[in-house]
Amino acid sequence: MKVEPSVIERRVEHFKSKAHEAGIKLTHQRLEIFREIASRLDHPDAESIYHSIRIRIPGISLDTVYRTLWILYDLNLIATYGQPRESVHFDPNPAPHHHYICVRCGIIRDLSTPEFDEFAVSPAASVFGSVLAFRVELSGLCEGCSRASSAVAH
Amino acid sequence: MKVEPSVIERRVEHFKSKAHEAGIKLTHQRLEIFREIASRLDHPDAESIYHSIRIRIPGISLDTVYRTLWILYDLNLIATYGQPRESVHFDPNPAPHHHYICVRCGIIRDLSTPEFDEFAVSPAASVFGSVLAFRVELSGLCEGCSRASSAVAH
DNA sequence: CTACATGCAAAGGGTTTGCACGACA
DNA sequence: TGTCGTGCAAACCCTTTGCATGTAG
Repeated sequence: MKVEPSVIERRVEHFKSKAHEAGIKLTHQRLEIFREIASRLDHPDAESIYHSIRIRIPGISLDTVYRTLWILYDLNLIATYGQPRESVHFDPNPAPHHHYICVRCGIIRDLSTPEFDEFAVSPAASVFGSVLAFRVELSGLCEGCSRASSAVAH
Repeated sequence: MKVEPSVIERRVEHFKSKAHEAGIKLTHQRLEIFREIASRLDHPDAESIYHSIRIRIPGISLDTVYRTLWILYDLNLIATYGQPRESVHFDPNPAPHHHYICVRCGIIRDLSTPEFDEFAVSPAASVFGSVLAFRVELSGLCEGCSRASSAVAH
């Protein structure tokens, strides 16, 4: 299972036009970093991309990889899985459950919604392997932050 | 919305018996750290707990908070939200979608399961505020790792 | 009394930044 | 040619660890 070369090239062309639009220079490094992530089905971290790129551009530095990935993120060409520099949060409840997170204040609250659990056995899920756990994470503006916003609006 | 004092005390007693069982010493610091996390509905990080505890135990150090939290985790008294020291993973697909993660090798793959979309309109979800986005994360043993395990078994 | 827990400070690992040099447009 | 990007090294932040002292059992 690999990404089709034609798909990769289409993505690269998309990057080129987006970069042009944004006034971002198309350096050799940026093109290779984009080509690398566009051709992968896993979700690599910066270090993994760095090692792959080094084969083609031996002198490249890790910080250029980071800088480029955040540029691609800002251009909405890639997404992130996991937040940068986030500390571990501890949950008083050790039983499996789901969460609600406020996009503004970051508060995390427990969600007890048993109806989610029936989706754990979804056949689509087992494409890649066995399913041992299942987490749903909802995000939005919490009531407190929502009130704060509307107060400002007055 | 707060945790009932009786619930907190029941949890503290549970901790005491678990600690005794495990041969873990019940220090003042450990009891206060446990009481703090047991009485909270949010999911604090170590620093947040540290600041609350310092009011009661001014001389406590942050590393004791960390060490205690991981002990509580090992005793299955608390859980974590987010993994410790995990690096950011970059996702070539910027559109909202879901993920499958292998618990052994850590590979992350995209899941396209439209049936998950009804979670967004679940009434249980809006208890805390508006729902703007949601993520489903399935985890298990991927096919590759599963094959590797059964090979060892022969 | 003795093993284990604590506090301190320093190290670790992933990520970011300041600066001078280098290269795209 | 001028501005922006790169590589290098050092800084940063959260977290962990080594070590001497303190304390629960």
